[in-house]
Amino acid sequence: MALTLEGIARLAGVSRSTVSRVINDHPSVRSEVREQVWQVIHETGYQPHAAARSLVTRRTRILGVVIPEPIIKLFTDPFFPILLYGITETCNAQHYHLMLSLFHHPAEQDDQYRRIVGNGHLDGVIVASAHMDDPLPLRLLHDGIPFVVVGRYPDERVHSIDIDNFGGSCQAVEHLIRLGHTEIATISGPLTMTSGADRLLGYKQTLSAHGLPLNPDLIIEGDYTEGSGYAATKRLLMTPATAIFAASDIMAIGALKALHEAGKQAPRDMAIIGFDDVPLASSVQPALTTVRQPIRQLGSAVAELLMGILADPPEPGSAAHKSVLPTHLVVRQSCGAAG
Amino acid sequence: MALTLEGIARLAGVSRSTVSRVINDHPSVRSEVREQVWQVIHETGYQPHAAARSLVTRRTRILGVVIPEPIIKLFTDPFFPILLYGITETCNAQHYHLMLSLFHHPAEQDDQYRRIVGNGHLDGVIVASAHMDDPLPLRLLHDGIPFVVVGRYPDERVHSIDIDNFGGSCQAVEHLIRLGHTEIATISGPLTMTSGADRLLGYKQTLSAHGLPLNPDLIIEGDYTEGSGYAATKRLLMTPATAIFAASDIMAIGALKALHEAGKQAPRDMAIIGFDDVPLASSVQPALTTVRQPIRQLGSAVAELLMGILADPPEPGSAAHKSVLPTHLVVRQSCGAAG
DNA sequence: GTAGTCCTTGGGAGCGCTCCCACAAACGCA
DNA sequence: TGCGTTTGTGGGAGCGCTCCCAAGGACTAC
Repeated sequence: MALTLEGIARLAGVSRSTVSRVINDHPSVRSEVREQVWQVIHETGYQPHAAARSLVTRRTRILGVVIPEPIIKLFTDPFFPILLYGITETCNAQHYHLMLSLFHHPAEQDDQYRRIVGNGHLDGVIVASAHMDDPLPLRLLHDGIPFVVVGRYPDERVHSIDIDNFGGSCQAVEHLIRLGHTEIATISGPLTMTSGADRLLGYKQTLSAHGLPLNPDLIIEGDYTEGSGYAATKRLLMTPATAIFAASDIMAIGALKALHEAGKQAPRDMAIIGFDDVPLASSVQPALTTVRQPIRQLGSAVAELLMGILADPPEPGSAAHKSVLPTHLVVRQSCGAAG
Repeated sequence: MALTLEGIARLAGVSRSTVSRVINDHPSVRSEVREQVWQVIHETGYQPHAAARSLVTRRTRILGVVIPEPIIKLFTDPFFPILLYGITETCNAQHYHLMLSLFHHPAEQDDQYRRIVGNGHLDGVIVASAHMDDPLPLRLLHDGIPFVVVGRYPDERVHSIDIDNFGGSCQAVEHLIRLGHTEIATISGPLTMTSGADRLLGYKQTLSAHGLPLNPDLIIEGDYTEGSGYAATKRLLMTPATAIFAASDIMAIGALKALHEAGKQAPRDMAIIGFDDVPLASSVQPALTTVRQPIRQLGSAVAELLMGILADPPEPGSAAHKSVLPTHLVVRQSCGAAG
């Protein structure tokens, strides 16, 4: 491991510069020399020292993934693991490394931000946030650190990729309407999160588009946890609702439980549709109709976008990349349309 | 951001060396000078350049977490997210950073290993493996990289921390025996994983210790997935078993489903005990009796151990650290002892 | 045969930091 | 007062790499 460029150069009978050129794929090296040098590199297992290299190139090939504190509660939700899976997959392929930062305590956040971002460790950052008022993107913008947001962020300078929360919930609610329901309730996600707000908007607009009234009693804000789905459903059982669109599968599972306890069952007494298509969704009783979102692709796309920005920085004034990945309805038993 | 030591030195009216001493807490600096320098550092928001620093110190304050490929399938299991949570928490507190490596394809593994470990990016590695025959620890040992294994590894030179899989399953099986069961089945985890093997061993030894025979028909190997729990239970329903010890909650949930489909229910027709105490365990119907394992503490402990080794390397010949964190039984409805 | 060109190679400088040695000033002791 | 010792500070060297400039050789064109 104590091997340096100079050592390889000596072994190959060339100069330090030539070895450097070979490693960095510089064209002006004779092909015999190039092969000769590669051979020595392979034989010795030489790897350039990352710190020395990035001291001069100002690049580390490390991306940061920052998951802010409010979201961490949801970490047992499969969303983040799958997202990370997609991100690492793409990073590996392009020989980038990944630094994971979970912001635990808001009080430490400032200090942590500086440690992570200020010392040149990272080439760019993936912000896995979905809070509209997250201050992190603005700070990164101010510091000139390339970054990409997972989700939607209401600032035109911010690059982001989201899944189609709005479209997905439109599909879900439309499906319920098509099945003849008119009293359709929703258990929303937290409205401070863009996904929560967007899924609720899809619900509202679809009802309106079909001339159905919005009944405030049928709209209950949850927080993506099973408990909140359970509690909301207890209340909804006292309304005329015949169908529930839950903004997450986990909440839908809570709804199923409340139904069960009340001696009722889906879809006979209440149609249920969830959102996410977590692995569990297909194996609960009854299997959950839900909106599938391409989480892994989202991770890949976000990593790809960031690496693209690093490789070829967009012009200062140009518009930020904003895109949306499609979602689609997966019909199973809980809505009453299948087998 | 273009601020360097030299710049701070000029602003504070001292030399580069003095600023370096202040930052590194070297004692021989007059306290007035020290304060003066700190003030300039705070005002300017200066951060030492990580690459320059680690070029000379040969330290990066980055730990790697490596999750090998075979385990990735289980990534949606809350185990890894919670483990990562514990690890990051402890790393943050000690100003270490975390680099996450998921080994996706076995074919790339070799290449990936070199890229991650060979270039001096990492001070140490946490191997989140539980496979007995994982080659990674041996390779790290050979390359002299400090590392710690999460789980148990059958090599005396390898530092590791595990949770008490054996003791936990002893408790579970003993509980079933105490409730009067004599025909106790088990759905084990994969036997190539230490956790799978150890949990099965606890089952076997506890039965033997109580003079109960081992019936091979009552032992079915699963793979920690819900599907395998479901399939195993279908088979167990055709045996005299009156109780099932499932080596994971997810498999226990699969067992519950199979029971339900057969028109039976726990604990009346079959007592069920799981392992892990995942969040879902308390909210399924009936709530799952299970063995709780301190995953987050496991993460913290592992990070702590590795950082300790880095700060104060053990003598070459000294024994490796091997420890086990306690597990304990959480009694709920599914075993028939509560409510 | 000489000048101009391109191609390939070598070596100096320098990235921002830490470590070490040297030196000045302040102090203690005979 | 003179010596040695301690304390605090400054600056050179060098970590391993990339970048740039210069120089040698081969080649073409006049």
